[in-house]
Amino acid sequence: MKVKTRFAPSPTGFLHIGGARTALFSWLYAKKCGGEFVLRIEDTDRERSTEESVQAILDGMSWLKLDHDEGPYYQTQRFDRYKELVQKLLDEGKAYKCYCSKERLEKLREEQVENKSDFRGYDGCCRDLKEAPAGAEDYVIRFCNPQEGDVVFDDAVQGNITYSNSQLDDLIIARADGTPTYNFTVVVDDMDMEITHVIRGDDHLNNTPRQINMYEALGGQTPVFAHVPMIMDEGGKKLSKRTGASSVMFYRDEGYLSEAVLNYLVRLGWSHGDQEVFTMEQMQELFDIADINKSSSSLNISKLDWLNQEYMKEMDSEYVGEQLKWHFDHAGIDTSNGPSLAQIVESHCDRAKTLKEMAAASTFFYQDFESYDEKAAKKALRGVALEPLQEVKAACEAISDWKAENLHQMVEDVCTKLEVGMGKVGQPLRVAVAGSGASPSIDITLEMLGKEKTIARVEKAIEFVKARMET
RNA sequence: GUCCCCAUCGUCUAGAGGCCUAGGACACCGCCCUUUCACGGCGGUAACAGGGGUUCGAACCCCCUUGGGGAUGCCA
Repeated sequence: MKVKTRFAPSPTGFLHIGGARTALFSWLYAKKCGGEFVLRIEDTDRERSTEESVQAILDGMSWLKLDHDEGPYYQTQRFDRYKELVQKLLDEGKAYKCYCSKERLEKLREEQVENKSDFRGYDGCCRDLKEAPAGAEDYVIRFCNPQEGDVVFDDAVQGNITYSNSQLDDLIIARADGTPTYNFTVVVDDMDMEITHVIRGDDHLNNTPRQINMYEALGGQTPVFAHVPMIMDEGGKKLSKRTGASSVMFYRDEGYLSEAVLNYLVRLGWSHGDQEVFTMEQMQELFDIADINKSSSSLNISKLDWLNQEYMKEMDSEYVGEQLKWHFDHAGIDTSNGPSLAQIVESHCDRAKTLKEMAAASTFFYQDFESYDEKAAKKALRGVALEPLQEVKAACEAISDWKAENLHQMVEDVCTKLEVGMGKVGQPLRVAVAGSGASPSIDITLEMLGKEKTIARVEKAIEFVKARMET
């Protein structure tokens, strides 16, 4: 049978980093098996589902390049199908109408807590009702969960799991307004869409026995279940929607390459020996559900930083440059006049962990800066720098072929002429053109900046030094 | 309360009874390289949650404790 996996988020917020990982696992497994990956939007809760969230999820998936072979399906467009199957269960006596009021249910819950009852859930009050009680109008539909025996299943990640049916109550499959609920719709959809492997967060582990009972009631075959552990924040606590790092888009905004994020995520809860860096091809080939860890893992941004830099160094600089442009554009910086983005990537990939940092560190190529980095100016743009800067300016004006090797020679010549070391010339020059003490090697920096801007900035620095000497 | 799941360096993990005086990676700390910032190279600190079993032998198997997570919704 053809392997088919799915990612089925509910559109109640952005694409969560944990969701992204289960999506990645599902996607990888489908690819590995030559199967298909389905995207399904679980929007049965109309109160909380929003159009913006659907878009946010779609955007997140496309940023990660996790493309789907089928879908996106929307559960709100499949209500007829759910109704049909609810009716079928009703007809077969596998589901029933429950007229209990919310108040009664609330009271029941309170009593169970008070009595420290071992069982918490619906008491089956309406299960054997022959007809509607007098005066009762609203009703929900509940599934007749088997009352005896155990549900045993072999989870591909968690291993053998056993639940006692006595612990499971008759869950609601259709609300008073007739709309179906999650636990029912997943089963119907996974059956209809012929999903063979359900890879999802282990917060769904508890739903699985109920769902298996419904598969049986509907005459469907259960898929393989693989419940992957949750992802915790850096402190080992549950990721809240409020922590920025829980949204996939946070990573794009902070300057991570989607490839690095994927590589980071695949190693969270999964491993292949000691290997840390994987190409997409390797991931697809090597990934296996059997190698997923059972325990939850915490986010570690500094490891992502490292991976991101590895990717910035290894990937095609034209490509990385395109991603870098997004950050310049985002910051409102025009990069049309100055070095190519690929040049920036090549000269800065050793100096930045993220694209955002890279953009910040190379903005001076495209924009004049207002002021110098205070510390760097204090150290490098002192009176002793005046003569070297003046010499450099004169030497620059005399260069006709503005190439790194000539510029390197020029700096050396100035050093020789003034009988000083590299630091005495190079560093003031660097601060003069870059505005700070950090940049690629000085010859490359000058070449990329261009003759005109270099001379203008050296002049400006000379004025700065003079002004400073007067005070 | 009850049910289910989990437990190796700070973090991600290797480890499927002897190969483990527990390996790798990130981070951290040294040293080297270096005209800046970095990169790079070399080295170092650092873990089997605790207690009982089983076994000739346990990080690996079993039980208990502790700690974490999840469920117990007319949310998904």
